[in-house]
Amino acid sequence: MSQFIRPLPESEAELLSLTQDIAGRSLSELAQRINWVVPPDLKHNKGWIGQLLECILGTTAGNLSEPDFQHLGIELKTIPLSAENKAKETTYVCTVPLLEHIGLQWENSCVFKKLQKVLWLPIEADPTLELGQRKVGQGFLWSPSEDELDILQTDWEEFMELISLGQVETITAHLGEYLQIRPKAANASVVTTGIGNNGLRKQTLPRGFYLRTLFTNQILQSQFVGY
DNA sequence: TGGTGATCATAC
DNA sequence: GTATGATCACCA
Repeated sequence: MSQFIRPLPESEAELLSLTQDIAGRSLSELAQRINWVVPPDLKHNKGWIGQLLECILGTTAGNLSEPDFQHLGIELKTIPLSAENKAKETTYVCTVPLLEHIGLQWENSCVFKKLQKVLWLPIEADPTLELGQRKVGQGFLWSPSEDELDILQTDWEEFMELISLGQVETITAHLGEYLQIRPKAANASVVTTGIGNNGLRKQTLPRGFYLRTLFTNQILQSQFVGY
């Protein structure tokens, strides 16, 4: 094969064309293009698939807090599919602001910004399939509908209210219709500064916003309805 | 058995 | 510690 040249899609159409090109290809085939070794499993390489596809499609944001395709305002998200073609895992969105969020409006939130335009890339994740044999599915661009935005906003405002009242510790992953808040850290001993129940600063576990599989499955179904 | 809480890798 | 990328693993 010829040398792999990292693409830098300049338009949405170009990105969609690249997405079309990788649909149906296996992870080992894509890894080979850029001389990456397929790990035996994801246990110690949880972000491997996401990073592989970022490199294959030519994202530019690195670990900046910006959309993966900065100039296109598009965020890339892989989504692991079970054997029944349903989302296996929740989707991480961004870190929950626990302190510097006073007066923050929904429209200025990281959740709202991240979800403006997403390139969803379904990936086979049936555990009986060897990692390298798993195939990339049909990627598609998505933006939340008005109804979806309403529910996301309601969830977000409920969470931020609790946080500003110093109730972070009472938030469990059971709360929220589309969004949920769960720990987002290397381990349970990591701390960041938040607001305690006395209104004073308090060290607490960093948390992240995640999209429930209920919601991502809804997105998948609306995309592939009648397909 | 699936969802919640916990965890893994890496760059800076 | 923060950010990026997520999946693991246990228990209700």
